[in-house]
Amino acid sequence: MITTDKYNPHELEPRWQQYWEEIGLLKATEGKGGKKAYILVMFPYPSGDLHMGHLKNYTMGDALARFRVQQGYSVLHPFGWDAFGLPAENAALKFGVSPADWTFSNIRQSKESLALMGIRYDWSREVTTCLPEYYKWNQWIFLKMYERGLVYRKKSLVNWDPVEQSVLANEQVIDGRGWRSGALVEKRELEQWYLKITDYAERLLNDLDKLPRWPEKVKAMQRAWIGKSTGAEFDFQVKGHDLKIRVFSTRPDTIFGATFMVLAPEHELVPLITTPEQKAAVEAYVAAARMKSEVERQMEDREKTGVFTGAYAINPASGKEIPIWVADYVLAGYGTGAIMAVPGQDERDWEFAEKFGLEIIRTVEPPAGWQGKAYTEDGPAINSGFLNGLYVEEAKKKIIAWMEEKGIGQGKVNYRLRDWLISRQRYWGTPIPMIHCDSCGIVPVPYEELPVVLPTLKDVEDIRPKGKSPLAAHPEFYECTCPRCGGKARRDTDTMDTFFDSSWYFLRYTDAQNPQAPFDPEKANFWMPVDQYIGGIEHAILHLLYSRFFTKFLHDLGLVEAEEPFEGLFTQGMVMGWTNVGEVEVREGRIYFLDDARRSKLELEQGLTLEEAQKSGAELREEGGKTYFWKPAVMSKSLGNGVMVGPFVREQGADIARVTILFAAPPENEMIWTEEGVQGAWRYLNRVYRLVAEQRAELKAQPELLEPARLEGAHKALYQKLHQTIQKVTEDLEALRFNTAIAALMELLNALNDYRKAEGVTPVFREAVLRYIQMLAPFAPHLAEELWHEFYEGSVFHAPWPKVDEAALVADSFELVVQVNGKLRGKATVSTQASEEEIKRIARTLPNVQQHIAGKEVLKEIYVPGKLLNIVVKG
RNA sequence: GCCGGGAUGGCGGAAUGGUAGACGCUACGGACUUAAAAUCCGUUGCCCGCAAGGGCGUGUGGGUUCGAGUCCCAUUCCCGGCACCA
Repeated sequence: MITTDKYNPHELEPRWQQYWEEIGLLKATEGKGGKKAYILVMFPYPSGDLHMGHLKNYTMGDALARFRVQQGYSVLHPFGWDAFGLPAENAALKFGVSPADWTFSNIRQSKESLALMGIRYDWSREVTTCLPEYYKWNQWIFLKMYERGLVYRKKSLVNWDPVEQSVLANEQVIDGRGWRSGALVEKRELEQWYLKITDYAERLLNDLDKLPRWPEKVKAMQRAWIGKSTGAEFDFQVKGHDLKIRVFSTRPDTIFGATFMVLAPEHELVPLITTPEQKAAVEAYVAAARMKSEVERQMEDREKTGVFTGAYAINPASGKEIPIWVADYVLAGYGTGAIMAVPGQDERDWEFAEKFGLEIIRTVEPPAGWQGKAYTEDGPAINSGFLNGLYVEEAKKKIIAWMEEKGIGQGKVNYRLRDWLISRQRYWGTPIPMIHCDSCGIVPVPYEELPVVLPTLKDVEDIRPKGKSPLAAHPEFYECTCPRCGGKARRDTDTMDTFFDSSWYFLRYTDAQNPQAPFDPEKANFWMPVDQYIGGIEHAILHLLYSRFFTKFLHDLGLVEAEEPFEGLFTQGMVMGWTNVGEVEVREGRIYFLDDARRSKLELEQGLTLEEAQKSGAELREEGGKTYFWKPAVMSKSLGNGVMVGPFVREQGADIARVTILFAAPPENEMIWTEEGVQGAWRYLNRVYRLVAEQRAELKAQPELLEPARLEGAHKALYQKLHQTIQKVTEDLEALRFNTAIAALMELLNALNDYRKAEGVTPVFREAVLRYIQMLAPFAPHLAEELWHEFYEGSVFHAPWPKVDEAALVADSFELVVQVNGKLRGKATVSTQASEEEIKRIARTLPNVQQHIAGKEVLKEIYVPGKLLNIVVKG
């Protein structure tokens, strides 16, 4: 009910939020027949009060979900919390509260912010990963994977984050630093739990082709991460030893040019083959390599280093003796950790050979006049015995057949993807459901004993990271009996990587409260796959790859039909806010920061020129006689540039915030939150409100529009504009183009205002206003609901989405564009019935057209019906 | 270096090979007001012109086409990812 002539969001918004609660809007039910829409936003780490940066993807998801409800779909739009993880532990240590209390208090606050924005979820399906009701099923899945041979324990060099005091997966190390802590990662040799994601490498790679609604960028990143390469694996005999060195190569065809071999420093044969004379040098080199962090190895200008072992291998193709070196440009973790070096065809090997004076033999003929060093392209084989003359592909086939015949090797596919290390030496995570028994070895916890509950640690000090699992200090947790022999045994005290939790939560939503199973396959099959997943690009590899892996595994278990979890993926751009970086001083055209602490934090260089500053989007603002450096930066708690939901909604309104976010820029681009943008949203919604409020008595007095076909003139034009807009808004919403959908609505609003001024309130006006309200609903649901209730009892979301009247799109006249030689020279309004001859005649009556064709020979005329006529003249 | 994406007014950005700049913001002018805010109306790519109109214009250089922001070739720059993976 419109209660005032003034648009008053904070009066009307709570009323409708309560109403939606009462009618159970967006409560998901598995419908029969009809279409389903599973709209999912990436669940967040519960961080407390939310700012507009957090809310962009939730607003997008909510608008899409509401649109699908209006279209009559069965809609699943759930929400939950990725609640395990480090920040809760850190907060616990900082404030002395338990991780659980801190987490649940944050969840409460976040929920309030979401409700204030009118973002609705089916909360009966809420998932919170730190609850035993959820993580029990993490453990269940882990055990199923163990049964299927996808879980194993391995001792190896792992990434150790000295700040987190825990190991990390390869995916979590970026540029040699922990993805969260930013600390330089160290190498430690530890025995840890791994998931065999590599078993799924081929499927994870191939099925990317089945995802047309994923951004190309994300697919490219995953392809690169999986890193498939095809070649061969084969042996080199070590001279004077009964030992073989196995190598992987994508270019087995170049084997005749293998003039030396290189082993990774960690390679197990290094100590066995090193000669006494070289022992000291090799040991020193290996020790030094072990000390170096990933970053150091990458940083050193890639200047090749290495040391000769003193040993020789026999090249099986040429029969030559070739020296075996140790060098850290060969990585222990890839392939076999050893290579045959072919300097003639490999740039890295060339560089190494040049530096250490090793022999270089070309085995592929470079093109005439080749000035370069290693030649890596295609060409005929030379110096290669029975391969001579063959081009690369042919030579590869032949040499692999030869290797297989001789029993020294075979064709082989390698992946860069490594198995997923999931053990973490942390407290706030899912306990790994394994038992170590002195007599039986490793024994899985029986299913009926799940969950292995994470104990509540009373003393905050107990969870402080100490380099080993906090649970290892708690006998009441780890002491147990072996399920197999009944003897004394010890629980595994590590917890799971939290990415395990988020790898299947979207399946739990389909049946969130099931106490018997992770989910009911029937329910999962109704909702899966997710039709639209919305989240940040930062998860392009980690979360999205792991989720695909889990879905395939659960598919293989027969629990879900879908083999891919996310049919459509949308990566939204970030929300930026204007940020005061600090006080500056301008001297001689350069900007100097006065506050060094703040400067280093944002890594802004001193002595920036004004042009540089401007180019980077920064601004200098004067305030109280001082100059400050402002620039847009990603909204975040630490920068203090976040526009907080609570205060904003109380002062301005939720619908205004929603329209500001959705209209400011295409959703995949970053947007800058500005006061001007908010003003624009306010003005727009206010104009919509007044359009209805000021005319409400007259609008209600209008009869329903019954015969659109009989409309003429301005009435017909408005009706046509309405249906063009319905078409545009519908298409744009399907494709998540919220900005252009809103622009189309603004256009229609302008048309409505113009029409009313000229024609007054009429049945077609009433019709257009009602459809308008419906189309506004996904974006500004509170206002739309308010206006709708002026006319109807039920919710606007339960009224069927407006349908395009195709007949209305057919106009009876159009604006003919007349070009001469492709240049616009005139326009005329003509009937759609007009014949081509008539059109050509009318075009020639336009004075400006006459002027440009006068006295010239017409070569041809291009006529595009309903659009344009291009008269081509000579000269 | 390789891969992905991009370059359009003062700004965010629109444009199935067919009127470039929709929509919004900013700025300017006007109305209302004692005044301001809010609101409403108008102008707003650049150049020439009193005007009618004309010329130029989508990073740059070519090409295809009656017609190119859009397609093709080359090139520059920007953003993002990967980077000794044999």
